[in-house]
Amino acid sequence: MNDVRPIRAKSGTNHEGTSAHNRRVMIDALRVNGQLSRADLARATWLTKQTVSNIIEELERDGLVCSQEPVRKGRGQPSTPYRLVPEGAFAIGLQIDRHVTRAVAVDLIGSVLVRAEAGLPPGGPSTGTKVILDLVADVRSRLAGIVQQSEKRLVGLGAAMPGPFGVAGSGDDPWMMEAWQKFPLLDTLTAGTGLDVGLQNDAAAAATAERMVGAAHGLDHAVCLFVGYGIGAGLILNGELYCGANGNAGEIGMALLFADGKSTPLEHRASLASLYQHLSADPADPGLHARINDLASRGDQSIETWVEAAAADLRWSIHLIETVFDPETVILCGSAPEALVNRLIAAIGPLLPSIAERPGRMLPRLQPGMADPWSVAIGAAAGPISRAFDPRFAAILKDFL
Amino acid sequence: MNDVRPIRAKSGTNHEGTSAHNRRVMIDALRVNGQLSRADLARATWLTKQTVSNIIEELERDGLVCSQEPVRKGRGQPSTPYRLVPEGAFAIGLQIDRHVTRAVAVDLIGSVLVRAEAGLPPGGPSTGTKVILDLVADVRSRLAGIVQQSEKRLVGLGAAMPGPFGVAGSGDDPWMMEAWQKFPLLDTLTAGTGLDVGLQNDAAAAATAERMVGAAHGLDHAVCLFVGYGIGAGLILNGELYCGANGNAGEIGMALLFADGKSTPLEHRASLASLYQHLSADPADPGLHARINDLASRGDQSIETWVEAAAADLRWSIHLIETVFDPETVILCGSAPEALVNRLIAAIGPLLPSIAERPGRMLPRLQPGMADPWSVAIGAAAGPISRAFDPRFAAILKDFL
DNA sequence: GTAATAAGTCAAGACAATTGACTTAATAAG
DNA sequence: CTTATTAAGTCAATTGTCTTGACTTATTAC
Repeated sequence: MNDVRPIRAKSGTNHEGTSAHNRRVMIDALRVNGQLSRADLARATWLTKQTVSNIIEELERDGLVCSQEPVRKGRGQPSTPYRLVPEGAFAIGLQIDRHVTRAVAVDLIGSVLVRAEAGLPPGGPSTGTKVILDLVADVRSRLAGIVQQSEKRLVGLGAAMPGPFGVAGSGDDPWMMEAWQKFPLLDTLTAGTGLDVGLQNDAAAAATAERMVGAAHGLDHAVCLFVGYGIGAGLILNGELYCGANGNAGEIGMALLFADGKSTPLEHRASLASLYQHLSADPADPGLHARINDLASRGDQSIETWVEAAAADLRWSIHLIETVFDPETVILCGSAPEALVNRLIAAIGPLLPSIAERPGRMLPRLQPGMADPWSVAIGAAAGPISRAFDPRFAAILKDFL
Repeated sequence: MNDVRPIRAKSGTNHEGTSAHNRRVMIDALRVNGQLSRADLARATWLTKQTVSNIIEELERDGLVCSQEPVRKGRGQPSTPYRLVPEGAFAIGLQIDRHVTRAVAVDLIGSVLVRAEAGLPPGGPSTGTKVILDLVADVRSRLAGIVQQSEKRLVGLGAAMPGPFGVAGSGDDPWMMEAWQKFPLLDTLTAGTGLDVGLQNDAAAAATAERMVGAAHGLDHAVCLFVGYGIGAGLILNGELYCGANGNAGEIGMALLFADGKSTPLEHRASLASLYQHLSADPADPGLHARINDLASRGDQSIETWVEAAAADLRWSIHLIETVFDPETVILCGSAPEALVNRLIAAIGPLLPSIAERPGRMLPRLQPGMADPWSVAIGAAAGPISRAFDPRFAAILKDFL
């Protein structure tokens, strides 16, 4: 008699959802356009002048926006432009990588205020958790020393680490990433910091960073091909990060390529891991990054061999991404040394023909992303900020949070 | 002095957006769950009983929902379940294929009420437009003869044809599809029918159909791998059809495969077009569909050869889809004869290992979709219905329509 | 100097969800 | 059989947020 099957339905919304959405739309418009007057905002958002005025007033009270000097532009009363206040909100970003962890404090417009780094001891979560929590606490206290009311304006902690999540592991894992992937990191960080914690994979974090301050700024459809120790794609679809049903969308490094009669994951052919193997280098070596940068800029032959092979695979990956996602642009980013990235981009071109070749294109098909080893940590921090301030469907719903 | 760069911003929302969203949420909940009482709806949507009552009353007045017999379930006043009224809304779906065009009239729950088919004469749009408009007019008048107020309840016309759109063509195109793809079909259909017209590629239409009445019913993350004359993927992401920046997302048939030292699009290896070529058959032959079905069910050797090769490519495609989209399930659909689809599905298994292999999976990784040659036309009709009644971010915004 | 134009405010109004008390109708318990 | 309990659903008043239209202010064009 009683129905066991649970009812599946989407959440409704109400006035608060409306208001929250409109606030986010204002913030987004200011982020993308730099500065706008109330009248500009009203025209751009289809809201009335009065509504915009009310919301801007509220945002100003909350310390998220501030006015600039009025500007005269032709007839009529001069307009007062508004812009985002960087110190209106902060977030902490945390990158957990194989042998290192990094934490940053980032403000509303994506500027990095504090950086901290620590080596991750072998042993995975059992020994690493303390290192991480200490690092976060360090960043947090240093932030408090730099800006006013940092704790009150801290919207959350974003963590980023290599994916995939929740999948049966492969077994060969010298860096304990599998242990980290299975570890209840979210709960541990929430309990250890008292903050609102989010988790994404490193490619997604890189994409979030590119959208906030990089090449994907203001774009609604962009894919970041992330070449790091592994390979992944961070997907910006319809203006939001897309994570798939289980948070693993974009794990393109696990795509199998068939060549010479055997199948190999892309990740084993074109990632930094494959380069390290090619060079018989130790990934834990702290000087490796600089050495590879040096070799790449000198056009070293052993690097070149790898670059040629990797570029072919990446060229194909970009073609595939264009074909299945139809983005406005593809952004090549990662934790590789800058000289290597430049060599790779040069070697990748010309791109394979694809549906991205269309008349009237405005953006390049392929663009370089941030060449900053900290970009994943920055993107991790951008996660909570985006969640708190960007317009998104989920944020209008009553079941949001 | 004057700013040439246009202001980019997302649209705000207001009460109407809220109300429209909540109406859509109700309809969606009833579609997914079959029937629900007002109290059920209130719990599932996080809205109050009163709000749900008001909206349901309005939907009932509009003829979109109706009440069922009250049911007693334990203590308390019996609940009155509501369900969707199929004849509450209709849409016309139009499939434009290489040598045939089909039109259907579909109701709110996806039932087909009228079907019509016509051959497309050679010559592309210049001669085909009249055939198509006549076909639509025929379906429309027959619909008017079957149900009351069909014109008033007609929400739009959806068209589906092979993609991609807006891309420089390949040249070798015996079926004039390139001419169709460049033709201003939307304007022509709007002018010729006076209806609200939408356009999508055939894979997207198939996915829309699967979501309304097929294997993707109620799923928010599903990919339909469509094997027809070409190959494409219809993407259901976050509960909505994803089209990409230019409406070409999912055109996986154009993905290049590298084998034997040369690159070939997937479409040239595993589509029906490749089968026709393999069999030296004429695609315009009206008896071909039945003949292939017959051959496939008898295990004919020439078919088997193709099936084995195609299955290998499709197995890889499914693996790739799982890897980049992380869907809840992949649905294999298309316009292939049923016996061939069954042979293909059998030959595809077992699937390649991927991130889709996770503990606690509920749905099969691969499911067969509708084996109906009309499914693309049905999906085309499902487009306008989805646009009018499904919850979606765009529908709350002031710039919707 | 005056008209035109544009930014922005004020106060009243409209719309849609919320709230809390109430009614209705069933089962469970004594 | 009577009464308490539970759940569905309604009523009327309230609240929150956007909209409307008139108004004020500040500037340029003629």
